Amino acid sequence: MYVSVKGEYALRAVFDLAGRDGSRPVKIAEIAARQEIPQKFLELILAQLKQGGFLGSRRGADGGYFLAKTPEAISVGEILRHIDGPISPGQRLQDKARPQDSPFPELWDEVEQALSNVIDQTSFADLVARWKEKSSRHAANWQI
Amino acid sequence: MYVSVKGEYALRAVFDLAGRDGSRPVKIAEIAARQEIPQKFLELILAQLKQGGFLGSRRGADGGYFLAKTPEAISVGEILRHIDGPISPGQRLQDKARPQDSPFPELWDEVEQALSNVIDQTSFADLVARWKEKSSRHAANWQI
DNA sequence: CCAATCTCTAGTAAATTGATAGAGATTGGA
DNA sequence: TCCAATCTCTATCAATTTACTAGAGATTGG
Repeated sequence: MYVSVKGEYALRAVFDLAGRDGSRPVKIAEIAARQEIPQKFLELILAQLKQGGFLGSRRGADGGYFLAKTPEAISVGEILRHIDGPISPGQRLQDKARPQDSPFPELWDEVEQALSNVIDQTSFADLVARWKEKSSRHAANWQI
Repeated sequence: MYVSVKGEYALRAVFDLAGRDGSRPVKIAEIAARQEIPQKFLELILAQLKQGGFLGSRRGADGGYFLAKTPEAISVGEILRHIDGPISPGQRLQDKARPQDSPFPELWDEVEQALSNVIDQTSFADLVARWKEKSSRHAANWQI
């Protein structure tokens, strides 16, 4: 699976929004600072995520971005496919490898299935929950 | 998982060799013709596969390439990693995403594991076997 | 010795990646 | 009503990677 830097920025941005309460929009500059993403680049990414139906936005003073769905309803796979395109080799290469007596299309199907079981089954609610879990464990360790 | 065209050519070339009896070397030109790979490009790929210990070669008249191990002992994953480099996002991106309170490294581990279960468990002997299976099923269908 | 073959080093056009720049549109509040 | 803050849109760009191509050199078998 190829994940570009842009794809990872997109995941981090959505994760950032999923971790806020969502009652009001979050500014690009805030996300950029927290997630250490070049702001101008992030602007393009957020626009693309909005166009994909994952985010909403408001302009002007007190504007910003927010999730267009609940964190439960957004999966890692959706974001990655929207930003980086096809995730497994099958779709990218199928036009070139014509001979149908080749074992590779089936292999790519297996790969696709295995990947999907991870990225399409993981929502941003899951990510936030895991991350909170981990933070609290770290805090506990600090107490000892 | 990103698989370049070069990576796919490498898989097809090894598969081609795994499907021959191995008693004598196969010429680059033969593989290129059978697998529809640009010959000069294939030369570079085969040299790289040899340098990786997967293939052996002989020069001169009646020269060519051959597997350096049995088809059972070569996995799809080995070839892909050798030609295309790291297969899952974790290794590519880890230096950039520093904050350790991020849920992504764990996710990339899951992805790596899921991918590995497919590509590192599939040998070229498996691929040849499946392909023979499929060919015979097609032949059977033609009879009816 | 010669023809067939692998080998080695360069080069290269096109696409992609990871940005940056700057002007425009909208909104909330003084 | 204005203004400041913010998102939005279009353009541009340097660096890298990808998928090749070219051509001379090294080996081998007959």
